Amino acid sequence: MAKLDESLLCDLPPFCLLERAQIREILEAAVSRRYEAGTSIFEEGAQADRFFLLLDGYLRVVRTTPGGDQIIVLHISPGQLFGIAPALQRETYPAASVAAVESLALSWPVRLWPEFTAKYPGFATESYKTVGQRLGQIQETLTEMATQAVEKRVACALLRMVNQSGRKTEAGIEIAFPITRQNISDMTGTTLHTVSRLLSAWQKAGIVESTRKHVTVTDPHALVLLSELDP
DNA sequence: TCATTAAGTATGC
DNA sequence: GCATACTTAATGA
Repeated sequence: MAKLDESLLCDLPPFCLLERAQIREILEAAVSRRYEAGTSIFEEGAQADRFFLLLDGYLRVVRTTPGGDQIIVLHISPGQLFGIAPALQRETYPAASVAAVESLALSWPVRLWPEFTAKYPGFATESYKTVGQRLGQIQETLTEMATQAVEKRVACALLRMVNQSGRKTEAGIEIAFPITRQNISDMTGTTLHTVSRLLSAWQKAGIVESTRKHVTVTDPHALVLLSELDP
């Protein structure tokens, strides 16, 4: 296993309360692995034998509907736990995780989960907090999908990505991972054509700028307006 | 209002 | 130069 530094973990919420020695223990037990863009870390429905922490890169969490459509449930950013089926009392992963870019993740066998939650202060509360946050986010998108018009759904999806992974550039705030129109349509339950038309229109209106696999929001406020009002 | 079909242009390995 | 990403128009539910 590659050498890992304690400083990798000591600033992350699940570990920030811990002593250096404890972080050392955790790292000793971890396996670190690199994933190429497009590779899946685990498949939907697979035996949940490990849980993970993303160190670098971005992941898409993908579910497949009975009809065979791919739905992008959410994205994972560096520093976040994922594949934490044990926290949900599950033995299988509820969704697949796919690397959107080359990514680096740590993982531990699930049998260590009880030990982690019992032994390390802050780990349990933090991990359950992220579970709660994700459930909330998923539920929000779900009701949004059922009730809101397509334009609002796409606007909301862009805003969520910007909030989670936006980085500032001269032009505005850019989504930090590669994102295609197809991807956005997979998040919003529409078609890539509709997404393409919306992005073109918004680009003309000066709200976004986009090149292939790349979106920058130049006028977040206008996007917020689109996502909220206008009945 | 939006999906679908279809037919095109651009881009990048 | 081929596959992939993206655009645009037309049609119809």
